[in-house]
Amino acid sequence: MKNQNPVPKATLQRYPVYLKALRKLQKNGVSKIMSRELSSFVDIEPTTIRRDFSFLGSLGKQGYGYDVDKLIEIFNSELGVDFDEKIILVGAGNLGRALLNYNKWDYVVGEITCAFDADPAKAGNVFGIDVYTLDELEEKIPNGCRIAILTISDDVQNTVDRLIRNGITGIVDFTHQHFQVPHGVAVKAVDVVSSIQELVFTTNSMNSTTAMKQ
Amino acid sequence: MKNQNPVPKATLQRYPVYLKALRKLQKNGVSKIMSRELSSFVDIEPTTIRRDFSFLGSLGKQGYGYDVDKLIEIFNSELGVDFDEKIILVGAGNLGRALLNYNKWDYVVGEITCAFDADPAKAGNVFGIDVYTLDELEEKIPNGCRIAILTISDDVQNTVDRLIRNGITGIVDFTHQHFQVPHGVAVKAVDVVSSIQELVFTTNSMNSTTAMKQ
DNA sequence: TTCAAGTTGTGAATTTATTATCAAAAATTT
DNA sequence: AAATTTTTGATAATAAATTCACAACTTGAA
Repeated sequence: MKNQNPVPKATLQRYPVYLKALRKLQKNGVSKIMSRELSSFVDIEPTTIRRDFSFLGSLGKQGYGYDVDKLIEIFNSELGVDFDEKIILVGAGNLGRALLNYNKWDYVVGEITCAFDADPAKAGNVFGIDVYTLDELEEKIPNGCRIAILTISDDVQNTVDRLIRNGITGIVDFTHQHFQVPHGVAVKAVDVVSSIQELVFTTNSMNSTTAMKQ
Repeated sequence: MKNQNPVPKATLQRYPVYLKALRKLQKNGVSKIMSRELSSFVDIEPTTIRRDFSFLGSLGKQGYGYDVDKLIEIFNSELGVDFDEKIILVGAGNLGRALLNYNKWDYVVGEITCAFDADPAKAGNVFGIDVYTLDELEEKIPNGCRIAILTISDDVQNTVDRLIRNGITGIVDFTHQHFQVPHGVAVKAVDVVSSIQELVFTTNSMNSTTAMKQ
């Protein structure tokens, strides 16, 4: 990875969007794409796309465009999105179980390796994945595991602290609750409520600015 | 709503974070909060917090801070996060059902009014919410409904187009698939895969910049 | 081979977002 | 009641992100 100039946060947030779109293009047999074409696809300006890509090297050819396969390969290898990524699920309630069933992730990123739940009654094997009690966390957490998906609703802060003590540095947060993490740990909230709120905020503010323009 | 200066996009994305934290404070009996205190809670600079709040008026008092109840009330009323908000769910598979069960949303935002699924076998009543076949969309979609939660995996683009034709302007997207929407429609991806990717990207890039500093 | 058309990648310009600074105001202490 | 402390809200300064504009290069046609 080019460390000279660190990749901007805003760019980092767009990479998954590109990957998703590129994968769809690949599936449709598209082998080459130009920034302008991709732009209409993902609704991001061509210049922004080109700059975003340029952080990973000179991936395109002038007068030609970008090779879709190559782009996807670069994203996977340079940025460490890999099947090696071990992921655990914490909380095997309704939502947790739905995610376990869902676990193929389009074969894009590593799968959930195992799961934990405070309730011993939830332990066992769900959709082929071992579910342990939370007591067994220290014992059963896979070596080198960095990412945890959090779908619990009780004792959130304590559980988070414990996960971090056991090497977790990234949390996909499905809880509706607020918690704190030390620096160096990244949290990505995947929260229906917040999403709805943000949508409402955005659509309201879109409406009012549109109203002003008229 | 103050329309003079439109609320910045970045601010809009932080409002749900504030709301979540404020609600937790309220639950814990905290009635007053200062920007500095809130800052350590949500990991956003005090100045940023004060600026963000100031778009909604002069909500604080010098030398005192902010009233938690008042803040929450303002967020709810000024920004239209409301129980009146009608939400539909499209796709009643495993994930969709988990969301239906989950549907109380901490009593923070309107609930799912009804759901739709292409498969007639999925129709019926799930956790007290009516599930119709997708054929019945035009007939059964609630009046004034703007927000749809999308948990389908097939025929995504067509379904999205159809939702938009029926007045949907905001989509909470749980699919793993890419689709396009016209301007004026907001999409908020709530995508486990993208979230994991972003986390991996972020943690990787945090590690490499940390390494540089040493 | 040469020319025309088209596209990338990057410095420069612009816009957007964040942070520093401080006057004004509220609360608390003396 | 005056003085001190504290905290907001706004203006100014800085930083980050986006967009413009164009040289450098590629392709395909003449």
